[in-house]
Amino acid sequence: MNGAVSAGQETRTRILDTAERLMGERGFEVPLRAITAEAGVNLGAVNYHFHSKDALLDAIIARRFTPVNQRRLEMLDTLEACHPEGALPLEEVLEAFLRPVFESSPDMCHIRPLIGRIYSAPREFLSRVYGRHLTGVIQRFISALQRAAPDLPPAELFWRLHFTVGMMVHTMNWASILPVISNGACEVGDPGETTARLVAFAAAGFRTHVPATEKHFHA
Amino acid sequence: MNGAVSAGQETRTRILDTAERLMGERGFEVPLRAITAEAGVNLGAVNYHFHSKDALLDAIIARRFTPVNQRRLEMLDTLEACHPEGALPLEEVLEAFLRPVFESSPDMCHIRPLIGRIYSAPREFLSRVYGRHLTGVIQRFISALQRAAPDLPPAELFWRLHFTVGMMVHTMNWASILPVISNGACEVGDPGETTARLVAFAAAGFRTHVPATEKHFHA
DNA sequence: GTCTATAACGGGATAGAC
DNA sequence: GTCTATCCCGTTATAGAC
Repeated sequence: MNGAVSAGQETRTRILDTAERLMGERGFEVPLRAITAEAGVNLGAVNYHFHSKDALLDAIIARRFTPVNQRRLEMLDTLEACHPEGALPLEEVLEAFLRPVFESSPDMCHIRPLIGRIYSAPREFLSRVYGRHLTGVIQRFISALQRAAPDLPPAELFWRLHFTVGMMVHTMNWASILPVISNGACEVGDPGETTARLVAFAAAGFRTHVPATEKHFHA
Repeated sequence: MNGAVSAGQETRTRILDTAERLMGERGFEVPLRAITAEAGVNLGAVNYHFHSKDALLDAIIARRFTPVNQRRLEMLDTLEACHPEGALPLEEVLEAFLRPVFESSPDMCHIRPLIGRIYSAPREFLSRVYGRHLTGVIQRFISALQRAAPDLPPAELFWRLHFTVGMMVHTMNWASILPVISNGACEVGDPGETTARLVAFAAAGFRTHVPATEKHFHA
């Protein structure tokens, strides 16, 4: 029970780091051999530590998603403690949802290029990720948003959180290309600045009136 | 020179249709064998018609992106013709950008699950798609949005169009899961309704004030 | 123009040595 | 607990028959 990191854990971490980076650069289909070569570990170590390539991806996701979601719920708890009843401040709820994604751990930027790929994975995989990491958080934030925008119909609220997630995912995902296509005008740099931009845009969206949906009744 | 579709074109189309659907369900890594089996064509036909699997994907993308972009520019042209000078109506510019994605051809829904995967593909692939199908359209819409929101700094405008794209992509991409996770509350059904929701949210976002970015000057 | 058969390769997983 | 060597499978692409 000493404080030193065992060699096994060190290997495990190196695999995780390298796999995250290479899958970000080249996609999930990057060969395990490419990962182990760059990590300077043996191919067998992957199956020893993670059992399969799929499970390695699960571990990559869990390592980044878990602390972000913890931080999100922490911030939301604090917010709710400050406002035990009545309306919650919309901007601050959105900030609790978005800020941890951009700053939380100093290595969140490593999973950026993978985020969009995770969120657009085939259904079966996506359902697993959603059930494991997203359901609970989304439900908590839906409740909080209901208190922040009490006049919004529940379906509309869900749509708007959905839009917010889309903005967030796309911003993470295109972080490295954005400066190129915008001729240097846009850059995902300071977490606070990025979050502020997202929060301002989303909050305005949440506050706008529900569009008149000329619904056709079924005869 | 008769009007009948040659057998070769028929095969080509069947490959395109099946590949689009299967790649949507299972990801790009779906084997060509699975595609040709379901399409009822021979494996060799793929390489005959498309030269390679990569080029097949390019063809899938071109077939859906091209008409959408044409329609977008048509709508924008009409809009600009109606307002030869002065401000453009923001909602209508956004509608020209978004509506064709959801209604244009009746088969746009087939590429939905692929959209997110295309937009989160590895850099090299993404740059190719962006250069081929997106650069021009984005530039045209940036110009139009400058006329619709003249007070917005160019960088902020680009950010906000970027957010809008994220909302759109995520909505396409999660179209089939959205009803499940929202307990039936949300559904991508009528194109007009979906577009209206996106336009309302985005327009409000575009209209909000630029957040005060307490920029730290470098000493 | 279309299909068959095959080549050439690279992948993940594993059994067993260390 | 870690590494080596190997197995076996599925892949794309192609050469050549029809």
